[in-house]
Amino acid sequence: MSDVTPRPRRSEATRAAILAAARERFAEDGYERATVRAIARQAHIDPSMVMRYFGSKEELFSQVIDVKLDIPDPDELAAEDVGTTIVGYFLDLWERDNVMVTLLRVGVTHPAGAARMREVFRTQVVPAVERFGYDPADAPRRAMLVSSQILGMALLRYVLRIGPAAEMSRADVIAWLGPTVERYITAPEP
Amino acid sequence: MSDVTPRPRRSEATRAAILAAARERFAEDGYERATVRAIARQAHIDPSMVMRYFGSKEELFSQVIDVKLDIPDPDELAAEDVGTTIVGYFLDLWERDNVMVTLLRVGVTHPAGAARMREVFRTQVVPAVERFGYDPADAPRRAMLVSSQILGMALLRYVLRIGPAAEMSRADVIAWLGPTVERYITAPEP
DNA sequence: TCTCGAAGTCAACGGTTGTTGGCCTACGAT
DNA sequence: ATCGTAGGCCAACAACCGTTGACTTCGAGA
Repeated sequence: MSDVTPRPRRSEATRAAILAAARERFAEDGYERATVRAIARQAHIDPSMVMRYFGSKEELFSQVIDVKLDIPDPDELAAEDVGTTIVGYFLDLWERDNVMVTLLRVGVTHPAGAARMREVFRTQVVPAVERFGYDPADAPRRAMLVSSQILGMALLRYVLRIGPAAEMSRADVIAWLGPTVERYITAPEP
Repeated sequence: MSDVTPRPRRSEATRAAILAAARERFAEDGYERATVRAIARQAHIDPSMVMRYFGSKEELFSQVIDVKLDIPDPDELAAEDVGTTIVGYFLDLWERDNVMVTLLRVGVTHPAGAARMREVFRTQVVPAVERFGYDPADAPRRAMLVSSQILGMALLRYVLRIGPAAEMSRADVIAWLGPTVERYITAPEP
């Protein structure tokens, strides 16, 4: 029976509630301490519902960290603003929701999280840097250098929340990191 | 075997064995997955011995991450080599043993680890940057900028072990990151 | 109105965790 | 040779974990 009119599917509401609760718990506590029971309690449902909707904790997690970076293309920005634009874009990405925090927090301790981080780097960051075309053959190394600066700042600012990192204004972060990122992308071999 | 020492104190051996095993398990698996049983198994002793010697898992961990950075003073290095010297020093620090890997891996997911990271930053990194004296009042911000670049590289290279980061030669890392760190320490406000 | 399947609840399973206390054993001092 | 004691092992505890299956509730189509 292929009925075009969708069933009431009132389950969609609770499914979304579970996902939202899982996102917050994974982001805040990491994989191990974000228990199925804690996620269920926050979503106001029974722990068994989590299994019913997502099969297992591992599968639920893999849906939580499904991330699309959507790094802007070089032709969408002025050539002299490469660094500052990239830094500003990533600040937005980290502040929009807690997916990146989750990815970093879990990626450091859980094998599946680490694998996902490597995959994101290989399939999204490296190709984005390649598109800039300053030195395509060396894109992996330049992508890694950019990632190291961005991830390091995000670690201090959004995960560890160390004073000076959390309090620094957005404009100052961009002003300091922009030239660094620009050099990593555009400078010839040092 | 002629024991000249007054007390055999044969417990010192197993105490050291427990500490060594704990260092490796915490560094590799993080706080939650480094179970007391796994540590005991690797040290070839009974899990109850861990409690006898260290009281609790939490206390054992706090002894594992007792870290002294010993950042070199500015008068020990040429003024024009500030950046490259600092980067080289930290590469050694991260490769000497796994204490820094442990601190980062646990600091991201466990509250006690995060607190220790903040403490190390405040009591060791900031004063070290202050000693350089380029802009003492702004030392916390400059220390944070340097830390972001060092920690980001260490994260990719020693924790996540992402290809291009792990394969890059020591000389290349220093050549790329050195100027960045130098600018964060010595440059006037951007 | 009756029926039926989906949505949700409840209690329990087996396994693992940190932690504890009782027991055994070996050895230095007497 | 004996004794006291510290080092080490064993078994068990309560708590918590992810996961499962049976039971109840409820709304929509006949």
